[in-house]
Amino acid sequence: MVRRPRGRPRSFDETATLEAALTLFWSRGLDGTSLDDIAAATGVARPSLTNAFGTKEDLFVRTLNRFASELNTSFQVSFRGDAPASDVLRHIYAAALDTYYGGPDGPRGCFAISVATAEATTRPKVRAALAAILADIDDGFRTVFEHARRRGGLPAGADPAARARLAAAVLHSLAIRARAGEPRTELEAALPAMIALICGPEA
Amino acid sequence: MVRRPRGRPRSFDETATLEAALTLFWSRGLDGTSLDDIAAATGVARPSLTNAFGTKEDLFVRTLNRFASELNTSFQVSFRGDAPASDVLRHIYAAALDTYYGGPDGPRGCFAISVATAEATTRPKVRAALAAILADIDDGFRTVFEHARRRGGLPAGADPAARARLAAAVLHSLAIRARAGEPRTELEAALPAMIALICGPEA
DNA sequence: GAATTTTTATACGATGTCGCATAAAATAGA
DNA sequence: TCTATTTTATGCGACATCGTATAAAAATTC
Repeated sequence: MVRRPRGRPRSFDETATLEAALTLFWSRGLDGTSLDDIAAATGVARPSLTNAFGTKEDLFVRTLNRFASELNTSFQVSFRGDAPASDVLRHIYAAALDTYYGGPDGPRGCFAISVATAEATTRPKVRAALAAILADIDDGFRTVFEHARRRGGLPAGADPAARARLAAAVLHSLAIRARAGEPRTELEAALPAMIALICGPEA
Repeated sequence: MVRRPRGRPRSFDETATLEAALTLFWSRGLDGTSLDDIAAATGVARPSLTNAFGTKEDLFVRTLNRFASELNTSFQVSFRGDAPASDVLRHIYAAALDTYYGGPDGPRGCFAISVATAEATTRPKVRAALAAILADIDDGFRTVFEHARRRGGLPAGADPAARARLAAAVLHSLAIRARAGEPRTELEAALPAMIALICGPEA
């Protein structure tokens, strides 16, 4: 029941264009990526980009929000299950590493943590979107540990919020280390012991 | 007994200029800061800057190395002492927060973690310098926990490296959260429980 | 004092980038 | 078919930025 809009229809796929812009921004940053770069990568002329998405900063924020929704769908699978906290963390970190090391131009880290954060000081819209993403991650981890405590997987006196922030900190750290060039094998080797510490006395 | 060099002497203080460039880069990033901005902020003409420091990327790397050395002198004080690990962490994080929230234009996070990381994908020199900084931080934390174990502050079976990476992860996380706009009071409130988990006797 | 060396100041050129303006193309509605 | 509406394509203009070239200035060495 989607009525076609009035005028000439779009000749390009909005989603694919956003995805291409995300890839470029992710590797080269906001200022390192020109609208001409995106136009060349997508085949969409620059005026069409600005017509559809507004300024370059607007486009960047849209790619960030798109990234956030993809992240959410990826994480919610792990967050919602009944698995022990240590399993959840293991899955989340494995998925994160796939993303952090999966770029076309070598390791790139996390788009939000490693790229958007840099723009947060000067661009309030970016900062707001980033803050929302970080809060969502925190919430996800917190529910994991609250469930664990309720199920008896954690001592009654355990502080789920503190463990959640620790789990999130590890995620942040993985993003930074990946982009800084630390080999993936190193990170993978260090993770089990860290997970055990976060998930408490029995894990 | 420092012989003055041959030609016309510098009319500007190299250290002060680097410091000013660091402040600008820190808030606005590499691409967000023009050489004209730095020239205006320091009173040094642009050709003098390039003459003294090379390209803008060279200058950025020098400010990064300068930041690293300041960081080292700041941290070594805490790393070298005999205090319990939890005290060391508390002092380190407090000092870090002072820096992360101490910028002239609102919270700015960590220059290495929040700014240089963004450039690491496209600029190998930046990546190398950043990797060295992260490794130094890891080494510092590791010695802290190795000392603690040797002194009996940790169980004999404890893994100092894992705890060190956890402590570093919290530092990384603080930098990101600060730049993302999370209030300092929130971070300070969450820290004690996290420190207790990292330094705790379990596992 | 003269020559040499390095820094400084002014200025130019080349380049990249953005935003917009204008006209053509494509589609829905009348 | 004709009109209205939206997107597309080409191109222009303004602007910022970097690097460097050139000449003047300031200091040391001979």
